[in-house]
Amino acid sequence: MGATKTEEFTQEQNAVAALAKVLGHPARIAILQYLISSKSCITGNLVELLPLSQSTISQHLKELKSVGLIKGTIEGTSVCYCINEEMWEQANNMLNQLFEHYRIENKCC
Amino acid sequence: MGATKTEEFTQEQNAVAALAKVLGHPARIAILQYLISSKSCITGNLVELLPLSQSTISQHLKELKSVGLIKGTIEGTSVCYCINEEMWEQANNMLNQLFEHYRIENKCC
DNA sequence: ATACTTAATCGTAATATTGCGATTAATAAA
DNA sequence: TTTATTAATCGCAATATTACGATTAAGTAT
Repeated sequence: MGATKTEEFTQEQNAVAALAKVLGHPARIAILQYLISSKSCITGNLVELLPLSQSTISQHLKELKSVGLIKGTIEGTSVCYCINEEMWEQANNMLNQLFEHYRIENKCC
Repeated sequence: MGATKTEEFTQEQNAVAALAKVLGHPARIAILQYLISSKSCITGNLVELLPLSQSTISQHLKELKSVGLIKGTIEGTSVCYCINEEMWEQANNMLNQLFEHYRIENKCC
């Protein structure tokens, strides 16, 4: 036991959950906020910005990339990361869809 | 080590991450969707609906309650769960704030 | 009081995540 | 070619999560 029973849920449920899971760490939120606020793109800036080691930050970037929220372009010896616009919008929509389905008709207890 | 370095990040970053983390499991998405769609509130219905044991479902409900997304009212021998409107709205806002801060001015790579 | 529900909690096993240092791979500079 | 620089990956340890069965607690019915 111990592993999520992914196959028992719908694709949509798994997709939203996978997205939210990646957002579920403060370092990854911080990375996204930095990517949003900085005009140009980033790489090892994050190592100076965040209180985490280079390898740990690299892993977080990998996870953000795995769900498509960011993309990295090789630029010489460093990598330029940025928000992936398409997925960013799609992620926003997926979450909004979840939230907007609740409307106050459903009064209860 | 293995524990998230919560104290190194801002309250906002931790709050968004904590919320997203709870949304990061398909069973919890399924529970929320069911709570949204059903007019009346639930309890052991979930045991029949989800492919998980009673104790596991109880744990998931506990996590949803821990961030305030749902609330449970004792109703005799069973518990009536429902969406917590205030937190629901707040959660939606928190996530939207993250997403909406990105606007296409920031062209890069 | 006794038996029956219902849901929370406990204990435990399996697996996943977080984080780090060390190593590797690849480009750039000397 | 050698030496830096940069970022990914490997290997490991600590901790967290997921899931289950068994037990507990608390209310309902008999």
